[in-house]
Amino acid sequence: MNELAPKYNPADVEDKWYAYWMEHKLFRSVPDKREPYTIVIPPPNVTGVLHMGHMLNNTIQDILVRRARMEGKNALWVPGTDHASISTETKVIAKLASEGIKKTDLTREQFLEYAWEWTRKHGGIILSQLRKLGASCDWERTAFTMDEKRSLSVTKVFCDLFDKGLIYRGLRMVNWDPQNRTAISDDEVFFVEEKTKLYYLRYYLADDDMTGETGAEEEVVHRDTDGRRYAVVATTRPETIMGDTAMCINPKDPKNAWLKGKKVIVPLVGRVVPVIEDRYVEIDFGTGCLKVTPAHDKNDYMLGKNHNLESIDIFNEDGTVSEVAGMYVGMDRFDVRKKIADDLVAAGLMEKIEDYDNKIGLSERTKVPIEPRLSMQWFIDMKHFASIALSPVMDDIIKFVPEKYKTTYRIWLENIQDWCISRQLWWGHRIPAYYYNDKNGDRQIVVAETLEDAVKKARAASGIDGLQPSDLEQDPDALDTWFSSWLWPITLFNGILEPGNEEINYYYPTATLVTGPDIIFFWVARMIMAGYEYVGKQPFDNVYFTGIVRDSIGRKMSKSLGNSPDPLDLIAQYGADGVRMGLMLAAPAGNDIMYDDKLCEQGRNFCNKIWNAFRLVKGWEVNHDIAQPEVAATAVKWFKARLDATLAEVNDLFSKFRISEALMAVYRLFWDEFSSWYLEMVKPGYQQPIDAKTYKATIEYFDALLRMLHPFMPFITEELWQHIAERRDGESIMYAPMPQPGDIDNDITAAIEVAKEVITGVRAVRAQKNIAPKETLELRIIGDIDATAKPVVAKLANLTEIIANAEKDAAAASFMVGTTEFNIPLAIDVEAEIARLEKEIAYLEGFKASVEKKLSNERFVNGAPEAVVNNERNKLADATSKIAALQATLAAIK
RNA sequence: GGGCGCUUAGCUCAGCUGGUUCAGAGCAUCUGCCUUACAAGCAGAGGGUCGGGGGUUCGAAUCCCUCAGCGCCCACCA
Repeated sequence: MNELAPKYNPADVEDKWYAYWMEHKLFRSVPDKREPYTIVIPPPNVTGVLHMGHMLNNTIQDILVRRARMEGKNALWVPGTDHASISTETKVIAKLASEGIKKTDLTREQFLEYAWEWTRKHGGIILSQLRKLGASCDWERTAFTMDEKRSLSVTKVFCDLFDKGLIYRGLRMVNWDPQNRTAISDDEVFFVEEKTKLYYLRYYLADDDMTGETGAEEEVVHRDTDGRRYAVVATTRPETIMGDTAMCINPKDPKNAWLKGKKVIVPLVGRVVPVIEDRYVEIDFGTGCLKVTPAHDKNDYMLGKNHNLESIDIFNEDGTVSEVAGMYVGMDRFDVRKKIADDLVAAGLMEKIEDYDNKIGLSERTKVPIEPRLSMQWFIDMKHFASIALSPVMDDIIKFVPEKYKTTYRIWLENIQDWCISRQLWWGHRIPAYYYNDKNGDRQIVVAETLEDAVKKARAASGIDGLQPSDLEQDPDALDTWFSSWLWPITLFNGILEPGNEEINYYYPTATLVTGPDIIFFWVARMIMAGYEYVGKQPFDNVYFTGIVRDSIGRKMSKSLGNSPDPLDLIAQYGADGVRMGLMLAAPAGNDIMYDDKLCEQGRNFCNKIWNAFRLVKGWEVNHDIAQPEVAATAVKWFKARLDATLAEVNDLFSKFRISEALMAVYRLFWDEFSSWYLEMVKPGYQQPIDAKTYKATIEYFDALLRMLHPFMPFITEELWQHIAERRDGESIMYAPMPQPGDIDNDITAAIEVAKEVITGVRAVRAQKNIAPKETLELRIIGDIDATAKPVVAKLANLTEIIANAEKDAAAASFMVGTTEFNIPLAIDVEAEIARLEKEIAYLEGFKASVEKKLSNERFVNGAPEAVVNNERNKLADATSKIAALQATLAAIK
């Protein structure tokens, strides 16, 4: 009867429409008179591949952008990728290693050539995958954090901040990743629980005169069999003893008071170190004695500074023991731990070893335990930035969704640490700092955007006019990846190199940032800082935090668990629209989503429902000569009310970023109200034509529904829209205005709600009595219902006749809607009917009793608002009349 | 150790400025239907004392306290 397949086949349409959209540049945006709506993509790693997290994140962005576009805004979604310094460099090193090439054998230039080659080869895969999802990005604007504009911007900002005194270079305790041989920021360290050992080491007293305790009772003095005294230190890291330069006790610790002012001997090493006192030491932890290794522990470093201790760095960059240590040289730090423990035991210097649950810091990227290490690094002074970034979020100039992340954000800013921005890597933006020797041969530093500028600055500063470029040496370090990311919303519109240009003025601030809460500090907070510093305005008005995509039993999706489906496989299986819908069904903002293929199945099923509803409507033959049936006129009027109500609801939900609920509202409108009720109401008899008026209304409704669905399901809606709308080449549903709600007709809604209940009542009777839907019935109303509802009831319940104000027939099947009783003349099972009625009456009696109790409570009647009390009175009246009706029926049957 | 959040039907969640959206939605389940749009469907049905306990109130899923369990973030107990 018509040429459309009985099932929707996404593969037939998706690529076709994406190509059409591209061909007509429908995602393209340039500044114009319209209100802008801008989203910048959180740039995925350039060499990454699409995972479920990206799917969720980008589906949300696409929904927002497409909706804005249909609301008449100039919608722009800017795509791009991130160079991902550490991650990419790690991958390239691994690739080279597999070819037998070591990074250390290459020059910087050679290595970068390999890295670029790798980037060109794998770069952009993820962007092409996004097209499969239907992402409506303006691809002409595709950016890369290391392309020319972005790189020049990074350099300019570095120089600017340096000149402002907000960037400094200093010797600090940093988190050292011995595998990648680079410093990383505090935020790139994560902690894991590990079962380790707590080693108790003997530190003998130096120059022991075997006397001299203070004599206090609480004092704990250890003596060996020879009577020599020693202190016991508990440590998890015996391998660092070569770096010990003190032992520390709490000045208020009575049990160790005898150690005050003494010197102790570092076990095995033999170094004599002082006992210092500091309140930092916990009296009750271990023995209350702490070994101090200023070069390899943050706190010890702090102690060292306060007590002027020597700092001995005993490790090399790769975590092996250095020459300085004098022992175990060249061994790996963890091998040394085992070895040194054995040696301590052998030397009789190990008091005991206990099991211990320790938290150790790992590098986020390499998963290798970080080594606190003193080194020269570049930092940004964050106090300044924290002060400008807090209030916009707290005052909702930048709105966080969900709001709970405001607290997280505030606490982080209030405890902010300076940001270590230098990385000992090659892949990234090289730090624009240059070193040269001044007249005295002292090392000096200049920071400049170019080598030429650096030479000029160096000449001016040093007074050496003959200084040549070759006399300057650029800092070898690269910048933290996030140093380019934090400028992303600005650099995409060239707002650093060309402040105040047309694009930055038009598109910035962007509308909404969609990202995960895991990078709230790395990225979101820092973009806010950079936004205010460089544009003077917030980078975005809203931040929508997505959840983490988990599997159906709540585990994080990961490669190693193998529980992460390939998004492209899913698209092939369920269609892009089906997958998009599946993800959105379970994705309230900020909640993790429990992903299950069933969700995509539901999405696919919905596509099929839409498809088939369309097939039905498309198959109708229109006859302009027949009048519109009463039932159809009612249906048209009623659905308008439902549509208006849902449009209003969806608008409200979107304003609160409750996107999954908005989708569910449209889903129900389409499936329940439109397909199950409206289409059944207006559907002509088999092979009968439909009147023109109803047909026109139906097409209009279908059009409205497709528009409502388009942001969620772009492909199927575009495919069907071509059949519904008169479309010229180059036009698209994506520019069709989103329908807006009109005044909602509540009367018709109420009338049809009653009709639906009556129809359901009749159908239930059919189900109970095994009466086929085809078989016609007669309905008698003991009373009456709204006249507009009757034709609807007659058609959908397949009735020959509806008789109002009928006599109650005890022998008929009956049901109630509200307080009205309905009879269907049928032979009934008397026993079962009596039982049913009695059960119903018993329930109502109970209900009535509870309401009566409430109403007889004076404090309720006096205390509660009148409306509430009246409502209770109505409930009582309803229950009373229902009971009366049921009892009359019961009596008649008996 | 500190902070934030969660616990409502088998599952995923909404409702939480107390009372007509008050116990809801989708999925799943059960029963009957291959009824010419759709079995990836149609029609009907069942299912929760809103984590436990206590309090405030005429009235609590909703407010307060407390306990239990779960999750996340931050933190320098070696």
